[in-house]
Amino acid sequence: MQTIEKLLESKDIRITAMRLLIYKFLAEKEIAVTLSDIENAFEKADRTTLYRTIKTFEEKDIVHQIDDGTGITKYALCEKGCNCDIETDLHLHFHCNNCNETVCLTEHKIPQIKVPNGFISENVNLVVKGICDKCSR
Amino acid sequence: MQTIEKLLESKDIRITAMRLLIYKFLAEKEIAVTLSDIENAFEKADRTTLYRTIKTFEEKDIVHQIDDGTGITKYALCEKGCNCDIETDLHLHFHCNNCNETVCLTEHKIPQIKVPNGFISENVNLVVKGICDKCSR
DNA sequence: TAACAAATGCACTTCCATTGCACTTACTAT
DNA sequence: ATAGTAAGTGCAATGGAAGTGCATTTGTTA
Repeated sequence: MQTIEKLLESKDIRITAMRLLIYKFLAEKEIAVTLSDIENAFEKADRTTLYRTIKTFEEKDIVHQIDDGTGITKYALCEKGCNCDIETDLHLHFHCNNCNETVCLTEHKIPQIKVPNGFISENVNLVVKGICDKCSR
Repeated sequence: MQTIEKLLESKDIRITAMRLLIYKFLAEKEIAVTLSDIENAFEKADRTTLYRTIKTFEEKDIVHQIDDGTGITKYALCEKGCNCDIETDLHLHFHCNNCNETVCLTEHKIPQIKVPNGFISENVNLVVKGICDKCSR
């Protein structure tokens, strides 16, 4: 049995052709993708299916949602080092103002952020914007 | 002449009744507001006007946009300490998961974030989510 | 294989953001 | 002061993304 199938099974997700395809698509991409990106990649499939598949993946901590400030939600596979269900383990995201791509910088952890007295921090969203390594060359 | 009028003038913004009212509304609020919030506050005025007023304020660095992850853009007045046109001077925002309000923590500067080689950081968006001081009491 | 549960596809709705155009208001130069 | 112009405002409409209801299909289990 393929690794992807094992993974899905371990997360209590039923294996379907669609889900395998979407997983592969996400795995190939090194950048975070929007729903439209997936939609364009699978023109035969219905938007709703893709939408709900991503939501399922998200619930089961297979992908995480990224809010890079473009106003459009993006998604990326959680990698080995990514425990995005655990509050304290959050990596940062980098959004390139030139090519408009967003990447996960998994190995770059977010530093401890101090908040004023009375505030309780549960979660941190950190997006750095600028020029990515491809565009800066 | 009023302070607000002086401020608008100094930023090359024409003084109109609407703009003064919107500015005052923003100044009174201590939290970031959505377009709908403003809309509800000024039911006589048209949404478009409010929208464009905010856009104007934004361009002239009178308000800054906040993306707190709710999916709806919020706006807040730039304060004295806020030079949001200057890349390096960015404060963080706190979004309360309980009351759903977002506040600017102007005095809390964002620590220097390291990015990998080849990446050029221009801008940082940092939103901490949790429970605010009002709700944690 | 029958029965049930989950996944998919289609149609529709909602909400926010944005634009075009007509009309009104404010500034500028005579 | 006033005519002319530029900018601001209001109305209507559009577009895009997110989300929902329901019928149909597919998959799982007894």
